Amino acid sequence: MKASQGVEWGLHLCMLLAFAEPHQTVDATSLAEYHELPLPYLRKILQALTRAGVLESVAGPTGGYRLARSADQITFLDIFSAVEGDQNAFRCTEIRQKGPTGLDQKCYPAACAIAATVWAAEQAWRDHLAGVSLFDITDGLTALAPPGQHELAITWLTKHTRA
Amino acid sequence: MKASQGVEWGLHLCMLLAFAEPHQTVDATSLAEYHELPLPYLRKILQALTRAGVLESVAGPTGGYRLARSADQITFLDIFSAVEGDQNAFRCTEIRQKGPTGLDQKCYPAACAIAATVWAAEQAWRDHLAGVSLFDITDGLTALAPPGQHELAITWLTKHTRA
DNA sequence: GGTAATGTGGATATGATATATCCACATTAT
DNA sequence: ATAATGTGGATATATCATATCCACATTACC
Ligand code: SF4
Ligand code: SF4
Repeated sequence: MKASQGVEWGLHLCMLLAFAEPHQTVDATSLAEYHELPLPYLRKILQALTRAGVLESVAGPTGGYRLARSADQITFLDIFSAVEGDQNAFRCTEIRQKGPTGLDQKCYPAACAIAATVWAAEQAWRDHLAGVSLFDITDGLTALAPPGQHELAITWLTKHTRA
Repeated sequence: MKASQGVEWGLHLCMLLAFAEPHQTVDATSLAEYHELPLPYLRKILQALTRAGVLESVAGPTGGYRLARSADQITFLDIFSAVEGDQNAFRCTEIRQKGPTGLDQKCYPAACAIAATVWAAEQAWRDHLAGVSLFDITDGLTALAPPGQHELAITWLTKHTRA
């Protein structure tokens, strides 16, 4: 089981944008350079985040991306779902209905105990991700002493944000 | 993010074997027929479960597979890890070290807060899977009235188990 | 001891999916 | 009008899951 690479990208992108001033945007080219990511594919991730309502896009010469709402209102689950979709990792193919002991389909009104257990575990995982917001992380970073990498990020932002 | 098909197979295989008497074995061909699965690939799953110590294999004409320990000692996590491996779903490629604000590698002694958060969520998922054993499921099934599909499974087992 | 039935492991083929790229078009500041 | 940007679709490539095959080891039975 593997999460797509775009999840890491999405989390970092949103973290960076969380340090920018509200309403200011950063264009895709600058974001790609910041993380040394392939621009064409990065655009796909940005579009997915926009469609999911995590980011806002602004077209035009001074356009770019910004958070769609405040950092404390964006959870890790929001970003994960935006990039990965919200399908369950465990997909049931109903093999219990196959083979010599298979019964008619109407005998299976609900998910079995096996699937219920695995899906409950996935829910526990989602609950954990939903409990952490971008603000929780940025707040933890800025509280650290001495100043770390995020200071460099903020300095970089002053040169790549637009009104 | 998708879990491999083999997880569903592995869970069902172990569930079925949990209904068999201890020490009795079921051969791979019968297991494949029971679930209508492709025999050659099913063997791979069985071998993975054996390597992981979930199943025991017996060679020879009356050989086959059986649980390596009692059903209450085999958790869903055991089966999942056996089939999927124990790598994290979220893989960090350290993109924070890249780009204009990247620092020397020795500046990153530990995982960042982003990775720590995601991995903690995965741990919550594992904890849940580790909390459910095969016995928990079979016990729940046999307690149900009226008798369900597992009765058919037990009958089938009487014809396909070996000493 | 010979034979047949079974499991094991490696190599390999196939298919699905993630990753990456490109292009025609819509939007908007200047 | 122009240029810079984001959007969406189509497509190529790489990677991995799925599926298959074969030579060999093990063991019950004759
Ligand atoms: S019995 Fe459960 S796990 Fe198996 S195929 Fe049906 S729903 Fe899925
Ligand atoms: S900052 Fe965190 S998530 Fe990003 S690459 Fe480093 S460890 Fe991974």
